[in-house]
Amino acid sequence: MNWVQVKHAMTSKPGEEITLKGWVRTRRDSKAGLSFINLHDGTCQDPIQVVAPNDLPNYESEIQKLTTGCAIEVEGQLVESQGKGQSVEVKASAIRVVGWVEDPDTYPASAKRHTFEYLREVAHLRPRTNTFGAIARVRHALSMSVHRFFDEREFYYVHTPIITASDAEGAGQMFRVSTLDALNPPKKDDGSIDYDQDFFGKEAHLTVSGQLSVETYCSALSRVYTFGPTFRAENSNTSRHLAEFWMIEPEIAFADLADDAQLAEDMLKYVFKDLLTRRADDMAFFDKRIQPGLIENLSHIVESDFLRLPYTEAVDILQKSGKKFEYKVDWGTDLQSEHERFLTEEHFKRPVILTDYPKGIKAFYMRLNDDEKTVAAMDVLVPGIGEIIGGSQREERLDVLDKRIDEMGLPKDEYWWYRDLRRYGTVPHAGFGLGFERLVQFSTGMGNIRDVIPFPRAPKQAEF
RNA sequence: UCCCCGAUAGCUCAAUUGGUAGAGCGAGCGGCUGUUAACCGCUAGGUCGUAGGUUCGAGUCCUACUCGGGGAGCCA
Repeated sequence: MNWVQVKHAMTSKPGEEITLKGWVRTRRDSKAGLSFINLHDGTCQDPIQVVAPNDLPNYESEIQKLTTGCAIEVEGQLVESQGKGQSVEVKASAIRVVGWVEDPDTYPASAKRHTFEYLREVAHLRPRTNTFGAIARVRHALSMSVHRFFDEREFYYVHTPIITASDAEGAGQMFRVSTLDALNPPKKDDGSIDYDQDFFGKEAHLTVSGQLSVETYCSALSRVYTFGPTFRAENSNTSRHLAEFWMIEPEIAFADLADDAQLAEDMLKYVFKDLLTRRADDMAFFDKRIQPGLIENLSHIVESDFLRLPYTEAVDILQKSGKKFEYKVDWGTDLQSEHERFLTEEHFKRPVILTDYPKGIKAFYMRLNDDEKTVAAMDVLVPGIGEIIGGSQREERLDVLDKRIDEMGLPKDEYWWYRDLRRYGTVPHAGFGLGFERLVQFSTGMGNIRDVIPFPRAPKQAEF
């Protein structure tokens, strides 16, 4: 690694002799006897300008044939730029072509504007564009920031399993994991497939949530989180859903819903603030090209308090709003996207944490409130995306938990180890799930979730 | 899964009431310029998503399918 990254070259002092390696973004020739090459290596938003004089030995044979996407190595001196648009540039003393673009006419990621839909079809080349380079860097920054946030608060990062033999995570359709011959599976006497003969000796699936697993570690290490891939086999075709996505799930012991909501608010503010300073270049790009006002919105969120609002009061506000909704608002039914968006985008114009939902529309593990009608659940709603976090205080009382499992007709024996946590030193605890891609979406202003993950998996979409 | 919209050159889009395809960008060549989404000229490039149907004739109308987009549901 005896060359300089573009981001470091950009901020170095003129006069230094440096070597750069990267890919050509554009080339412009000048009859003054030189060519301008914009070079990027993915380390920052802006490419660096390389000036290639025509006395280089390969000027006509190679340099004038460079097109977008070619990989080159440049030796030269960092100098103050004579032109406008950049403060420094590299006056090349040698340019070596590392890799040509074999047919520039059909190069799929040429230096022009492409639609995001098209770039999704060339997902192996789209990170070379300024938008997807920026997304990759922001994803990294947010990931590190999440880990930093929890580490600073002495949370332990727990690696929960990807494959689960429990069919009881209860958060949606699961992908089956099996080594049985799909064309000729072993059968039982009643004709059903005999999973006793499968790899794990029972049915297995890809996880839809690390929550139940991470609760076990919470009941021992007090403050934990998991951050890993999750899978939902739902036939969801929206700009907010993926079949494979990454989820951040903290779990805190000796805590209630208010503690949980505070943690969620603190975390979001922390990562937004971190992002605005660490990736100022990329955020300026998103603010200018993707969503004007983005930086101001995020800065505002960092400064403002998130509103806490019980579901029952939200229903009241919606019913009295005078706003025409496609779906009627009724206590006891879940709020529709239009309702959530009205609250966070129009009525309060800031993030809203809705709490205490009717028990009938929420999961079995959420703690029953004293009114016995609602549970200690919360959704964090943000403008533009809607629900970004879902969480709850967990039911720590075994008798109440059992009653809820029965009420919902769930298989109690499947939860034996989960129920054990309530039998052996149970404590009030709470946690939430944050969809990482939704966080990236919100942070960048990107409209479609398939554009904020390197290789999106969705119904009928698993190329690459 | 449901509703609506779309699919034409490498990319982004045109094509009047059905009369057998055009532009811009990109690419190639040339010109011009310390250029920077450069600019100017010329050239090449298309069995109009797939399969049927209506018609003398279909990019255009009809049906099915595939894929893409927006919205809804499910949720993160």
